Amino acid sequence: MDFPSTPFSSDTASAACCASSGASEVACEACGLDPLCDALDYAEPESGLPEGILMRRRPVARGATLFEMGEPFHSIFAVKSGAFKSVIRDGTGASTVVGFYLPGELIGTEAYAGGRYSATVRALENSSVCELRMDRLSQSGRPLEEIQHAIITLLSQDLSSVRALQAELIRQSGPQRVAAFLVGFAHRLDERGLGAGEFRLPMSRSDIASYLGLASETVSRIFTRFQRQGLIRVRGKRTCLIDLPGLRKIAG
Amino acid sequence: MDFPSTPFSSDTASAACCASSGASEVACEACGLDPLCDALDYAEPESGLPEGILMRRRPVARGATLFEMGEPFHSIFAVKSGAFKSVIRDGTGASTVVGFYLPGELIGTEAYAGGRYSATVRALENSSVCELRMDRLSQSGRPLEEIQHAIITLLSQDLSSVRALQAELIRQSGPQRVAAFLVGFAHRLDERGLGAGEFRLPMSRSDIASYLGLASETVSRIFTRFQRQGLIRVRGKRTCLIDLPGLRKIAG
DNA sequence: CGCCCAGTTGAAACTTTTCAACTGTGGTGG
DNA sequence: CCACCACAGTTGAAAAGTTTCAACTGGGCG
Repeated sequence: MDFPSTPFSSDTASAACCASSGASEVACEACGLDPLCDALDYAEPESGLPEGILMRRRPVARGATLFEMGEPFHSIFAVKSGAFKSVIRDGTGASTVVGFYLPGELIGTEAYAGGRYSATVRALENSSVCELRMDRLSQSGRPLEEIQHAIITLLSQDLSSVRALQAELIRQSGPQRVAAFLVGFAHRLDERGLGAGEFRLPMSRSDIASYLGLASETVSRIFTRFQRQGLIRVRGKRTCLIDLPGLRKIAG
Repeated sequence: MDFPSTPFSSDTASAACCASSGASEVACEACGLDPLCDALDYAEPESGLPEGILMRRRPVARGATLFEMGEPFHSIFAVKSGAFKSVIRDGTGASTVVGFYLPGELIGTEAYAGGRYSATVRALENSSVCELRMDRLSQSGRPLEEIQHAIITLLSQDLSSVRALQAELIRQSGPQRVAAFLVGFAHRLDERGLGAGEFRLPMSRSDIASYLGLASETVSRIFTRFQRQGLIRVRGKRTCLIDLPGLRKIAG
């Protein structure tokens, strides 16, 4: 190893880390829910918005579920701080991770039409969310047009990012998927102003493996290999992307 | 082979086939665009709807593109008859198939937010579409609220189906993917009332392979194996699912 | 301090890809 | 109408990548 000063020594880690447990919040302006919050005047007391339509900064303990798969749809959530995973359980009882949510991102949008949540969403660490009760939106007294337009924009964005992701992941090799996952993770943090150089991966290797459709051993091996190649530095859940261009090249 | 009477002999095929080139149209009531067409009175002359907002049954020749990747968003399309594929081209110039569209399904929904189409969509056979010009919708004289609600429903449905698909495909083996593809294809035809027992796969093996993230040789081998196992019967592009439960079991 | 479980590592089995040759089909022109 | 061509599709064999099973390591938590 030829990294003279490691940023991972435990006494400096907390200072260097930008997404540590429960620490950093996304700014409202960078949050996906902002267009809607804006239309609802952020539920400030003077806005005259009825109680319970927009609930901000609700804390969610590590391991707690936001909702269960199959439960009737009632709210869209935005992650304010922390992280969540979305898990489905198939007919045989096996569960797979279908997504992760980081600060600023929206949870539950795909349930709008079906009327039921299609996955169980669980907090990976102590987190907080803003909750918009869709079933009470008509009581808001606000013109529906603006709200609906905002929702259309949100859904459409989600749709296009999911489409892109699907296309990327399915046809790539293990190392490509892991590289794309890391680069994407860093990018998503960066996009919301949460610093991308070094971060904590709040999910387990098995969660990553399940999400990427690989065996957890394979993910582990790829992490090790990337580290040997000087592309990343890893210490437990703390991860630092050393050679972002290199990773991007692998991700394709 | 022990199939005494093959339904594939060329003289009976056209009678048996339910999705042959340019033949069968989806009924409006079974089409994904119907809620919107309904809100716009199907652009009937007496509806007073300005010209060019909703154009119905526009023919599209085999190989013609509906729109190119990157082009500004202007319309949502619904397939009336035929079939389309959606293709993206990455930085290196390699192109991959990211989706197929069958009668009754919507094309272009994910471009709404970004303002640009995210893929090139091309007709796989002589087809026809209905086109809804989103950029002229405000001239329709109709209340936006109803239209927006219909769009939200469409987007949300799309989102949930794409999510489900992504989860399925990525973590499955080759045979599982192909089985799921076949079952899904039959299901989509059936859903729109287009008969599912026997059909024409309008896309090439390479298109299927690209879509499923496999080599075309692998797809070919799997088709052959399924046929040997008595799960399907194949003659060129004509395909018949013999043992649907068996395929479903493989698809997981 | 030690247990427990996530994470890592190794070796063998299996799946998929790759490269290459070959076949069959549909379309075109003689 | 038939022969020929081009290309999609199929098949084979070797190489590469991934999973599986099993053993081992190390860090976090009681």
